[in-house]
Amino acid sequence: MTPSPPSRPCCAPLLTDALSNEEVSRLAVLFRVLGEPTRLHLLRLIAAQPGGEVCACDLVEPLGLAQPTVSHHLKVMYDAGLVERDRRGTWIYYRIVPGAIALLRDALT
Amino acid sequence: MTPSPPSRPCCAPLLTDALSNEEVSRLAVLFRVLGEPTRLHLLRLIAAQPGGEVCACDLVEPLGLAQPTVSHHLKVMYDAGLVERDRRGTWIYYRIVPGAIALLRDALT
DNA sequence: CTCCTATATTGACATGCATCGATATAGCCT
DNA sequence: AGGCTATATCGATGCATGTCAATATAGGAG
Repeated sequence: MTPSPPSRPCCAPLLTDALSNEEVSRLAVLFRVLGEPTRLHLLRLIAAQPGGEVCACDLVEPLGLAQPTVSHHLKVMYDAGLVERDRRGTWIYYRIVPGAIALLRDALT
Repeated sequence: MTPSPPSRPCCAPLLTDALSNEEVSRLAVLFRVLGEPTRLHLLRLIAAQPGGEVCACDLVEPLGLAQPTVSHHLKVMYDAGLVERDRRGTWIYYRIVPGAIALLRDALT
């Protein structure tokens, strides 16, 4: 998997530079992931942890949703490259990918 | 209804501190507006104009979509407070609302 | 090996939404 | 008035997606 364009890491500023259709699509995917209140809550819960990571088991109850639903949203965020996971025994810990948020923020410059 | 459940105080840097459910929903609405490639293209087209505004008639052809489709997306962006419009005779000019993008960028800090 | 817990996946359902053609509205011009 | 252009709205259609119960998978503990 080497979809990275040679020119830039991901995306240049959205409103100023010339972006390829793939860059626009990639940005849209990331923004759409954030375009769900449930996933925004998830992101905030993960970011809120002191160590920057949180066990998936601690995400179900605060959201008030079924476990498969939470798992689904975590997968969406994982597939989008927004979070990374780390299995430690029975539990799986999620972290926000460093720079993923900054990438979006830079696109809005 | 008490909005904020401060069970997990958590770190504030990523998506700001304690947000009410309404604030999270509002952010999600804005992100979802950007979560469509067509609307991202529209935003870039509007931002690319020298005067910062563009006639709606100049947005249909570059997108390659039907006129009602473009009008629909412009309405979505307008309802979300992302763009403002200004009728000038037969034509309607769209501008990006000042600070709308910055608001989202600040939310990602 | 057998339970138990944690997480993911599947299948189904309902809702949301992007898109279009057809039509309506609005404003200019002659 | 009538005709023309620009834009919005309506109605329909097909696809994407959020949600859940049920089930599968994975790993630890006894």
